[in-house]
Amino acid sequence: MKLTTKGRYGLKAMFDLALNSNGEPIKLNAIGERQGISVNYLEQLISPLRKAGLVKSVRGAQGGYILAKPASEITVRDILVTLEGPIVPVDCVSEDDDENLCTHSDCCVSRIIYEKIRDSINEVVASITLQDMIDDHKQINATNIQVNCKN
Amino acid sequence: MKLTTKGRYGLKAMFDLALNSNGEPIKLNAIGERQGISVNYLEQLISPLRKAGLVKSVRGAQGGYILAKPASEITVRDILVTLEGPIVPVDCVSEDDDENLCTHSDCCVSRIIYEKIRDSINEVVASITLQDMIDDHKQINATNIQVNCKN
DNA sequence: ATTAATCTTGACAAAATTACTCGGACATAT
DNA sequence: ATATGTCCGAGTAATTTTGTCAAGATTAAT
Ligand code: FES
Ligand code: FES
Repeated sequence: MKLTTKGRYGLKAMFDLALNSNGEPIKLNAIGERQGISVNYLEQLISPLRKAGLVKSVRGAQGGYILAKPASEITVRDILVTLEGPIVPVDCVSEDDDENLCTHSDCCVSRIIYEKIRDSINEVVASITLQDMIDDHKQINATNIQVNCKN
Repeated sequence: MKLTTKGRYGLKAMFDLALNSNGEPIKLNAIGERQGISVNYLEQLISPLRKAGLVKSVRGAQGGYILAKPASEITVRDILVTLEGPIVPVDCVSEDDDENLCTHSDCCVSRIIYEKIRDSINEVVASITLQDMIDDHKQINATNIQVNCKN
């Protein structure tokens, strides 16, 4: 039941992008330095985020990335689902994916539990936006840009 | 954010044990056949469950396992924590384990999210007991013993 | 036009974790 | 004694994670 570095670093990167956005595109280099993530790895994370329509890229010199939508319209769930796939404790309760369904799913007592876990997690992460994180950050600490957090 | 087979099979096994308990000890062999889990692997799962005080073993011929407590006093959380460790999305929010704490945990916006995820999952699984699963099962299907569910 | 900066893509690989299997020791009912 | 179970630790194949790397495409600045 752990998130992988994809989800965690991706969330950090998106938060960094939201926090430092001033109209100009932000380089992966800058994000990587602030958040302690290698640019090489960031490239791998930002690509699906772009394809999911969460960020826009500006190519060429002085290029970079900007949020594709207001921070208040990007949820933590959007980011995690993009980078980790459906947020489910077992594959057979993923809504998208009928392929992993079990044969006796209609009379499975475990399934009831897994659906509850799935729903509770998804409710939490869908209720938090990048703007919420920014608000939290401003309230907690005006200067620090969370560099020494590994996750 | 997936459970491993340890947690899933362990839950199945404990449910099987609770459902089929009639005072006599139940062999891993029987559980394995009903739930489609190899006895070899089951041995590995039942061992920590015994050490955690959730089941009692009866060694020797005609031996087996019985629940150490009433089904109504064993939660899904007990089982999952025993087999998977602390239920947390990232190590730094595990209560037991101060070792994985981040250096700036006091001003980390991600942490707030991870704590919420942690709490919501733990609330769900702590609120469900083996007895609840049995009740669900009896209501859904009186005969079937969920054999073809992989999880 | 050239150059330098930056994104884009796909391949590759080391490390860690998962998901088991196996062999043998031990305990007990018959 | 023997058959039937649990108990324990080692070992291992497969998978996933966590990155690195190189070559190419695009564009701003000069
Ligand atoms: S575990 Fe998939 S439905 Fe039972
Ligand atoms: S991620 Fe561990 S506290 Fe910030």
